[in-house]
Amino acid sequence: MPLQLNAFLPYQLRRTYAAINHCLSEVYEGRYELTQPEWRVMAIVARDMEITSTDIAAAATIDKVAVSRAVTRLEAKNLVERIPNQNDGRSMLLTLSREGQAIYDKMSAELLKVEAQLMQGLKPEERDALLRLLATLEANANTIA
Amino acid sequence: MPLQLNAFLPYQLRRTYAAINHCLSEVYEGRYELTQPEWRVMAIVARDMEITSTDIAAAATIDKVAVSRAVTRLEAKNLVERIPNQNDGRSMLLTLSREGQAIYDKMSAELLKVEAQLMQGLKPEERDALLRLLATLEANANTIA
DNA sequence: AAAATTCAGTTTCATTTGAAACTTAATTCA
DNA sequence: TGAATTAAGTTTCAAATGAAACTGAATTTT
Repeated sequence: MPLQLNAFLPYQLRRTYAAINHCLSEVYEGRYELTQPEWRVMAIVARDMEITSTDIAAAATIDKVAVSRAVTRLEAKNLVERIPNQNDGRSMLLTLSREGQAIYDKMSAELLKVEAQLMQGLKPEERDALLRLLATLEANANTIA
Repeated sequence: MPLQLNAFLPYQLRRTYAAINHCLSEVYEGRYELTQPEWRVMAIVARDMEITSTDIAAAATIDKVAVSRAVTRLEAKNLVERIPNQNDGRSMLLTLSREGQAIYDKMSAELLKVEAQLMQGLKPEERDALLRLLATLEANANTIA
């Protein structure tokens, strides 16, 4: 059977990803003047305080060059701080600054509201199923590649 | 409640999208030497023969500049053809060439196999639910933004 | 119907991106 | 321990991207 684009999962996934990202970017870019890599790095640092750039890159699936540049800019804006890593002189441990934490708290509350709007009409079990199915696909993809 | 990154839908969506795209790109890029915009343009043209660049851009959510460049390259490779549009001298109608159709048929069969691997372990009703939920999110996103 | 406006698609140019080279530090091997 | 290798993060440079200007055609306005 030929490829039916409308029923082809990667096609729908991309459409949905693009649409959702557009909504989120109005917050992190429009209101907080952060690039996508900057916001993503902040989110990882907020979750895993004292993390290295390499681990951020792995967690956020961002190129290490992009992480390096995002961290440089975030530090220039005083949103993240670099602490020397006692265990490894090559890397630094990153944390949110006080200001960075405050901004992240405000911004993430807004992003959660957007998420809630996006999921309007979904039952809690549908929401759970969606996350679970996406995680399964990701796991499958990582075993293939 | 603060943002829990692991349960935050856009985070999971992006991870899944990145992982899936990586798998697909091994086919369209690795084996067929097409860029992502090129493969996406071909997919739309294969579905909607005699379509204009503007309509491709809308259907694939690609920037019109990217469509223009993809079409130029696809034409240079003799995969798509431009037919003058009788109704509108500004635009051209695009179709797959004979060779383009043949390559698309082969490539899309391979991409369908990858999709099947990605969805290993999903029941048919889970697969349907996933597509439906993604479409709902897309629709919600488009009403918000 | 002539002028003004809008639209399709391309080109230009400034910015973003990412692969490869580089720097410095840690680890492995001899 | 000293040389060779691997790893973290940055810099460089070439390619990809996208916003704005542009070209020529269609549509709208007067």
